[in-house]
Amino acid sequence: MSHESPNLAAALQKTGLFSNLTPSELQLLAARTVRKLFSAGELLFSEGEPCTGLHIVSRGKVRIFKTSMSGREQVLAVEGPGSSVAELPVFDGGPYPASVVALEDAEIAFVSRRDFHAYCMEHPDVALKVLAVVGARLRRLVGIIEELSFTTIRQRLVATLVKLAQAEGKQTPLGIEFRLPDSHQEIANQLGTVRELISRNLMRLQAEGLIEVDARHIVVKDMRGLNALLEASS
Amino acid sequence: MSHESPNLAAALQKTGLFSNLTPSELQLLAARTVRKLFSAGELLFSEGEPCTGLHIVSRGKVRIFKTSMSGREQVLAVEGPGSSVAELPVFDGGPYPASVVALEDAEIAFVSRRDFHAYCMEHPDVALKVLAVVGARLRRLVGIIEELSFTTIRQRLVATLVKLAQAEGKQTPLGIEFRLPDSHQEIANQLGTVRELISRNLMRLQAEGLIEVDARHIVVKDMRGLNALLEASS
DNA sequence: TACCGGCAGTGACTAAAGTCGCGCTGCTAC
DNA sequence: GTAGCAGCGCGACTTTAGTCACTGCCGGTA
Repeated sequence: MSHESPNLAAALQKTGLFSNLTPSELQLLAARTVRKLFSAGELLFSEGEPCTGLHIVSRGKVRIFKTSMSGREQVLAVEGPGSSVAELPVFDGGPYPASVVALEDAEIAFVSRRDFHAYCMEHPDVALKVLAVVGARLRRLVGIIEELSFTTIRQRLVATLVKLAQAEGKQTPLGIEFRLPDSHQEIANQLGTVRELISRNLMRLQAEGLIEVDARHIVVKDMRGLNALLEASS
Repeated sequence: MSHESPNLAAALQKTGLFSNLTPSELQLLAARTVRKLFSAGELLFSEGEPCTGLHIVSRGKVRIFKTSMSGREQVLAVEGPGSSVAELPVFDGGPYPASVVALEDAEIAFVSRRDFHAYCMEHPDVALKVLAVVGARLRRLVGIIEELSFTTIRQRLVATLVKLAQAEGKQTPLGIEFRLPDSHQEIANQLGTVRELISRNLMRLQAEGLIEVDARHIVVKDMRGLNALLEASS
């Protein structure tokens, strides 16, 4: 699974964590990393396993999630190239708090706990960078908690539709058009619910004239109306 | 609000974050901290405000929470003496992600963002300690997400009863006895729900013969039965 | 072409969560 | 004392979430 690294240092530099290291420092770190390849659907590690080191996504996408006994999943984050995964358990010594799976074929740079630890002691600014990254992660988790505890599934769904429309929607005479990037099942996992509710709520929004649904193709007909749903009673 | 510090350095040492600093280092840090006093119910800061620095609880208890537009609250953590609050926004520069209020009269040691930042650059081991503390916090947040998304309120309530029974319950001929530490309203906030459901669920557990309720006095009559509820279908 | 597997829509139902309103208690301040 | 207030119990109801079972669509493949 591990490979020669044609340009591992360059890949590392793009990660944000290491963006302001000197080339020689990068080289040093690169020497300590192992490149791993995962195919779509393969687990990087599972919740509860002891933490062995830091993972950095250099290609592909991974999903961080928890699974319930009854088989439901709750997605905590989806990370793409340049993101690090499991920065935290590396430091507190505990097991991984969640599982991580490759969504597409992915390439991961791996640094062992011990090496990364040592590296942070020598480079306090890297430690601070890690803290900043972790800060962002914590904010996202708090955001998820807020959603789970204060909003309905309908509102969460509307929120993701609005986000998608803004991110990748195209303005047309009919409204803002875009395609759902994932299956209903996957969306349900991200919102912490089940497939059926996604289906039903989409249909309900259509019935109310706010959107138009055709399989994964969505047309937002009343953006104002959608946003109104987000304000109300949340 | 700020005071002379009879022994601020000693207080700092108890915080875990700074437990392995030398006395002179502590002295240096203590020189940079400000002591603040808050009375019960007073806000340390509110969600969304820019982050000014690190807060360390040296006496009393504080509650970290989010508020919804409709007035509901979700407690993220309750911290006692020795805990730090807002370690994270200090580093990523963003605003506070949640509000913090003093539950009892409390004494807080405050270090400004800039000072703490500088201190971490000079003492990489402190930065790593911060990471470990933050790791624990992140685990708790993930735990909350897991609860919110996979369990019913009934199960969450049973879980807290079991925890309380183990922590401060007394074995008597009738069962394990203890007192609820908070009002129903506060318990509801911690579980992310409303007062009535706490009341109802307690009554229901009583009706099922698992516990005996008399105001805040609880007697667990069937611990085995309670634990069974936690296993099932979560 | 026929079959199969993944995905989506839907009806019927149950259970859980949340809302509203009211009444009771016990405490504390005046 | 008693007026006021916070905490709690509870009934009646609505809304939201989740479950189960089934149907249909489409694309790949034997």
